[in-house]
Amino acid sequence: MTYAKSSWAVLADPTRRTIFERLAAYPSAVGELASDLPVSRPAVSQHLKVLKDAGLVIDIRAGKQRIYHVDPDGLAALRAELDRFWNNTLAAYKSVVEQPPREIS
Amino acid sequence: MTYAKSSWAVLADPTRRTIFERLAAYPSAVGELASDLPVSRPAVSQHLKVLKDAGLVIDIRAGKQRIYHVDPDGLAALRAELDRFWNNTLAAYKSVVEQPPREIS
DNA sequence: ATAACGCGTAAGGCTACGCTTACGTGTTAG
DNA sequence: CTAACACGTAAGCGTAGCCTTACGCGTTAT
Repeated sequence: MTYAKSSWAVLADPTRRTIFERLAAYPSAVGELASDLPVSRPAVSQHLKVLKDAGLVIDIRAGKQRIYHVDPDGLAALRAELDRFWNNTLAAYKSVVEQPPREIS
Repeated sequence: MTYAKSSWAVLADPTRRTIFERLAAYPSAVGELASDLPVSRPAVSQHLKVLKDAGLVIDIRAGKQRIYHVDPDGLAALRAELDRFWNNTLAAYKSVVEQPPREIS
């Protein structure tokens, strides 16, 4: 069993990454997402399952539909993970990576 | 043909990510890396090839050895890619992701 | 020249992954 | 009650990914 894959692995797939970015923009139903993607609806469902297992999204029933939202906690965890990686990577690299991180909110 | 895979895909593999973080800490030869990892030396070579193709590392011959370094340009590009993703994702998400980004250097 | 070292690469195997089609379930509409 | 809708999930397939072993090439040492 694939137990708890890393954020990197979850977002490695382009389709899944697109879905996630889109959900961040505005919550959507499955079919709605699928209609704008080059894959079938079940494929989208499967991607959503991976994202959900990773704690990145939440689903809320709305009648027949199922609206998927980005999970704020998961988003924060992702941020923490990226920060950790970035800090570790740049630990001994006080060099010319100018770009100061942008403001968040 | 695997043409130009994303930074996410490149860093999705744990072993490869470890190698990259370690090279950021200090440049190393292939065998040196392999001796600290649970995989064979050829496996490390293959990971390094992926990292090199992604522009994340550079190799410099030093006698019999081949020292791998992190490519500063690639590092900056990675930073840009992560920033882009993060900005896109948080575009319509001015919410409670408190954690202000840490300082870099 | 010969041997030993460090490495890249080819070949093959195994598993994980992403996709499709088919089907089952819960919900709203008529 | 029945039909239609939106969705999840199982089953199966093809491919990509990561690993190993085997081999070949350039470099340094004897």
